[in-house]
Amino acid sequence: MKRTRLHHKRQSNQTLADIAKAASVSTATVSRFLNNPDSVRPERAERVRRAVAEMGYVPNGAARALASQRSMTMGAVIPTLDNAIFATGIEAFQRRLYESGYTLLLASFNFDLEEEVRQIAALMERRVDGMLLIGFDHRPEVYAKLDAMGVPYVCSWAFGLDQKSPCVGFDNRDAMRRLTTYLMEIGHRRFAMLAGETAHNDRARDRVLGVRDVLKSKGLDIEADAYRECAYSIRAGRLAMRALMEQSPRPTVVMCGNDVIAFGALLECQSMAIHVPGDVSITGFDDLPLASNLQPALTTLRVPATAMGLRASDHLVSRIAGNSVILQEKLDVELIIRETTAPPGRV
Amino acid sequence: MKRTRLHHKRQSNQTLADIAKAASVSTATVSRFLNNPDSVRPERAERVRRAVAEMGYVPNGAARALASQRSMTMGAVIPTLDNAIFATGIEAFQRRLYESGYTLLLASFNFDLEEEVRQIAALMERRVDGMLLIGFDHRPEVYAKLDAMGVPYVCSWAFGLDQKSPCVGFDNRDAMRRLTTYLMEIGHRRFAMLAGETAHNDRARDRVLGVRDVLKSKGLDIEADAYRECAYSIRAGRLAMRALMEQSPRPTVVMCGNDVIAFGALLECQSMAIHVPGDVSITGFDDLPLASNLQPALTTLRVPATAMGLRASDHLVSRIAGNSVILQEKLDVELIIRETTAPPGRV
DNA sequence: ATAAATAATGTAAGCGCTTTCATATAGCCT
DNA sequence: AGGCTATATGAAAGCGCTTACATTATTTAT
Repeated sequence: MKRTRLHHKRQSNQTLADIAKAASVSTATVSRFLNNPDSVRPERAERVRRAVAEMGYVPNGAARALASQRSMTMGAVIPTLDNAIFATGIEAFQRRLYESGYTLLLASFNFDLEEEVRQIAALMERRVDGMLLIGFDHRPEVYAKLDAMGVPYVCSWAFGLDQKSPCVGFDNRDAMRRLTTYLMEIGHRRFAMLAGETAHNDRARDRVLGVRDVLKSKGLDIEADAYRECAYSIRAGRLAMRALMEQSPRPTVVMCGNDVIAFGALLECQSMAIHVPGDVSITGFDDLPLASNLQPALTTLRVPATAMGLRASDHLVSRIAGNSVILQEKLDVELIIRETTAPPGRV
Repeated sequence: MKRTRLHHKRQSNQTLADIAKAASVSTATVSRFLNNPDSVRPERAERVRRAVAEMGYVPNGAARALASQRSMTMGAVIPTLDNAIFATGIEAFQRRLYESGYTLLLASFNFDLEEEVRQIAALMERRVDGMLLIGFDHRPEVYAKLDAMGVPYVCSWAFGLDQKSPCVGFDNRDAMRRLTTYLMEIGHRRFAMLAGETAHNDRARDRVLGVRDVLKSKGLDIEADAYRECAYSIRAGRLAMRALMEQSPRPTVVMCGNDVIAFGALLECQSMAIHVPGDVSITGFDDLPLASNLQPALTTLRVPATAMGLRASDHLVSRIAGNSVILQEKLDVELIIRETTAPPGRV
């Protein structure tokens, strides 16, 4: 490996003025051509077009942003990219932003809300035109700053009419209610839950609430030692599942905070020789690609990650353009019943 | 859902001049305080600090970038975020960038090199100070433009001393050589491969070459119908594996282009009642979290995704700072032997 | 103390665009 | 053709910072 001092010279780039001179027009005309080609007459437009092409002109976004007061960038601040479902959502968000002429500024905060405050501050300095957040749980100063700076934002991955924030998401609580209802209908009564960590995470919390809503309506609940929280990782899921299954009586169904935890739970059952769904049913949340491929295939809730990314982009772009938008947009979560759930006690 | 026209007023934000006036100093002093606090005397620094805090001042990055000719943003253009290994690398890249004061501009191009050209162009307009690319396969105009604009870039996920581009990556070919060597040592002779799509993808190509290097050195090769390319998805892996195993004679080992394909292959074996590794051995590439958790656990190559993200960030930041850097940095790939490989013919 | 050297500060000129406003040109109607 | 309107164009003023340079304040050395 060679070690070299590479003097990287920031080339003396072409500017608008250079193009203007080369095309014998004013800078205003070049600017107009670039932003709205039809507003300049064909003959001169052609001159400008050629000058731009020949000189390899690349507009300076900083100058543009400063003069126009719009950076044409959009920020997204997410917990982590290591969770495939966020990655999928962001992927779609970015793609759609690009189609609208925007570029994505991305930051993650690893579920640490203080870190999120800092990451958001960094994006605000870069003068993003809009911001995508995950969920509603954010430090008050986040909302304060966003409002003070007049940066439009939208919360995703969650939905709540009681929330004052614009959002494009789904109802975590209701989704879990539906899944729980289904489980009760097929006969389950002894529920356990391997929830995601609920501190500073409204999505995880809502999922737990959804389960409890239904159970309580039937006079049931999740027993204290049948409730565990764990990180969204296979390993955490395995460990928690093991601890859970070493108790007795065992639950007849274990509802997991997401598919990754459920995957871990399923693996642990296999290594403990616990039959799924014969001995215990397992459910997930997200419907990652692996869910349908597991053996047995995972019963779960399909989160509209891609649709959410697209809609969130449209929402922000529309608002910036001054168009009317649905301020609280709800997307559907689909209940996907597969093979990890069955009536209890069956073999 | 209520539909509302939300007039988002870009607040009249505080400027440097406002702070300067409030603190009774010049704008130059405020600027210095912000960029290098020690260069202004304590007593006035304090005045400025207070004004900034009280007035909730947020510097305007566009103005800053224009005046200083540095945007403090770094671009990354990747094939897709849907592949967990890229997500992991980008996660680390962003974290380290942030620590160095940079913000990440992210774009993906879905393995379409023309799309990559466009995405890169968009980032260049935003005047990123540096750029992270994946692999060496890029349209010539990408390199041309990058050089013309003097934007430092670094290719990751690959390494080659024969390449002229700066890189921080690992040697895909050599990694596969080692894995293949191991497989030959335990007795395999009939190799099959489920490669990633090699068109416009030097990493996928190098992996295939690595396998062939070793086989050819022993007078062997992958038979034409024992070689298939597929997308990096579970489903594609399953389909390809099925087609492969319906032939005879069956290979004794199937080397996959990455863990996701291998996962698909493994699942397909399970549904075809083919025993792994008894009937056939399977290998992956990446060592995703699921690799170690599969049943049987997957033999694979551990890609240093996080380390690569961190090092790539350091590389770019150093170069921009004018420091000397290792222009071609090679990271190690670890051979992880688990349970999906065994000598052939054993049960 | 005083001069010389050093450090801190202010002044003002940009950075490369967009956009208002005034002016020039083209298109239209009679 | 001539006048009127609609449309293109150019000149120039910023957008909010950084930074070279000139100036002033503070140290340090003598």
